[in-house]
Amino acid sequence: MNLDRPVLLVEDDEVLAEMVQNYLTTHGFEVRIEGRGDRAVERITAENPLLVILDLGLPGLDGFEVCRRVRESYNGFILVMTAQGDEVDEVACLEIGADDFLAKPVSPRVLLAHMRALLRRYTQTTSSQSPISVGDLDVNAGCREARFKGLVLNLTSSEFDLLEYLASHAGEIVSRSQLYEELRGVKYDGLDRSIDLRVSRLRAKIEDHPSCPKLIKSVRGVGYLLASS
Amino acid sequence: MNLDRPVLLVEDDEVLAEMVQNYLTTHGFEVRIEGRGDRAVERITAENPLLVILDLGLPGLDGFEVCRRVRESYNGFILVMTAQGDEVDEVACLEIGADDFLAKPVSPRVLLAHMRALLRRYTQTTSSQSPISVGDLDVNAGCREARFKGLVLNLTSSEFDLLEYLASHAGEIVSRSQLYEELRGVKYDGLDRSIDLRVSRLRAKIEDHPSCPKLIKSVRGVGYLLASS
DNA sequence: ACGCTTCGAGACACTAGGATTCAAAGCCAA
DNA sequence: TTGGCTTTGAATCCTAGTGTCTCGAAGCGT
Repeated sequence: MNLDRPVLLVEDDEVLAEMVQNYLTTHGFEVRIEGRGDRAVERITAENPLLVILDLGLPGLDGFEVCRRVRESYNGFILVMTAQGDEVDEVACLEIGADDFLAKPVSPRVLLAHMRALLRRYTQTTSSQSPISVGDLDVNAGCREARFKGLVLNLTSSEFDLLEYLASHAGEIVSRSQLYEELRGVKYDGLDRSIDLRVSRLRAKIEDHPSCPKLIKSVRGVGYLLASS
Repeated sequence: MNLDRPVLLVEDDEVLAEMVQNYLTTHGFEVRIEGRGDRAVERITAENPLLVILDLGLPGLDGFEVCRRVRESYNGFILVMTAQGDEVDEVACLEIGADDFLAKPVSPRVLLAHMRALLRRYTQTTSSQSPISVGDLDVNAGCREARFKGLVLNLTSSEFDLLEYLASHAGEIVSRSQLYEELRGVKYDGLDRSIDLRVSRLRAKIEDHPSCPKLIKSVRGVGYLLASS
């Protein structure tokens, strides 16, 4: 989850701040600490952190005011974390632009989970899905295109879904149950053969392209496996 | 994106549900109520609400499981609101994809503030007039003009809307339900074909321009996808 | 070798989606 | 307003994708 930019922890209790910093650092964040509200405004503007964890009770300038001042120019996330949290504060903070509000004491795990929840959407939109590459096979979910030795495979929708799933589990045995759940959203009843048929059709298209050793292997009594090399 | 989409309140306590519904309705939301977990999964998939407020203790299927099941296909916001909220629940919900977590009792004002905080970024990012660029395609909402390889596409209004929506979700599979909700503001009845027709016309105009690999792909049984690369 | 199970493959039927046609609704200028 | 043009959705036909059925071949244990 390390996203280049640091997290700024604005907190005047040094012991707490260092504890949080340690915890987040072990989970892949770069955490910088700032104890004063007025300095925090400057640093947020200057350093443009990924996310700000903001205490309300601060020397220099209170957290509420910090939030209000930076919100217009700062586009990252602001997570307010405070002891003096009554309902009015909470609503006010959120309304002036905080993205989340946690009342102290906050367990580090909970804080981390909230941070990840905020950042999740951010990373979703900015990091495009990475194409899967297995041996001579490339599967690109973003454009629903699969290639074998560089040549585009003209797959149907269900064939692509199957190949994508197998490729994302290359080298693993994938059970029929898994395939039914994943591709058709139903439980495997032990009798249905439609997945077998898909595999058969998919194989035909891949092996259409010449000189291809068996890429998709059957595992009798279990399911299938896409050879990982 | 369309902010007129409803909010789905998944809560089995009818008195509480109606109270929340009333409060949110007076603040401009359309709120639908669902009391059962299993039905909630279906409705979220079918109705594609803007935001889901999800109780954990539900008949049929618990809220945790509801969240897990819809998260992959549902792109809106999930706000978990529960009485049985210990730290483990909170972390678990956020990790499987909830966007926020509130422990009951929740004041309506606080709930509303959290909802707005979630939706704020959503409206910022999606209604921004910044032009979208995907591969050889440029879609400029500000002047309602789309270009392919630099050449202006002479699109009608509905074709542009479609392309803009697809482009803003490039690389994602967009369901027919989504398209109906978004482009026509109605629920998809499973029969209507007008969106297919729009896609067909749009494709014709894009592929008019020479040498274009299939840009808009069909995903059988689901919807369409604009290739992201 | 014999049966039993599992898998592959062909034939067929059903269905989702593409293409075409046509009519209704908007739009604009005269 | 009228008349012509464009846009849009409904109805229709048709192709291609997908699952069921069936049978035969290949594994596997006895």
